[in-house]
Amino acid sequence: MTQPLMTATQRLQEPLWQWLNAVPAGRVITYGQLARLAGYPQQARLVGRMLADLPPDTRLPWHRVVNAQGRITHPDAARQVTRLSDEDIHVTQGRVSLRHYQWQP
DNA sequence: TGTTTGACGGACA
DNA sequence: CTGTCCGCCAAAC
Repeated sequence: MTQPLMTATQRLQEPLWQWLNAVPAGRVITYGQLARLAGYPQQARLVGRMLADLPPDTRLPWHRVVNAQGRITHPDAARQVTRLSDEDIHVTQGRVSLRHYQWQP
């Protein structure tokens, strides 16, 4: 009954939510980093898609996810920047310094 | 069924 | 630094 034919996206979900939930306040993580940690390297795009499907009232720290260049690529950048600022993460020109804020498990 | 799109990433000019 | 190209894969056309 367990479906042997699950899509990568479906199998990516569980570990993805766990790793995302592990990112502490005041730190950020990249899409590709989450994909690798979840066991699906090269699947950064799927991570983005899954985050996009999260319910608006989710408790997961989706705002701590930026791209590999530290840029904010979320559709509602303003909302994300606000949340990052609330955690004392400095955002300039739509971008954060991975050098200073990237989380390393 | 073929093509385009997207909260991406890395290599390269 | 910027822009282009290609790999990646599921959803939307």
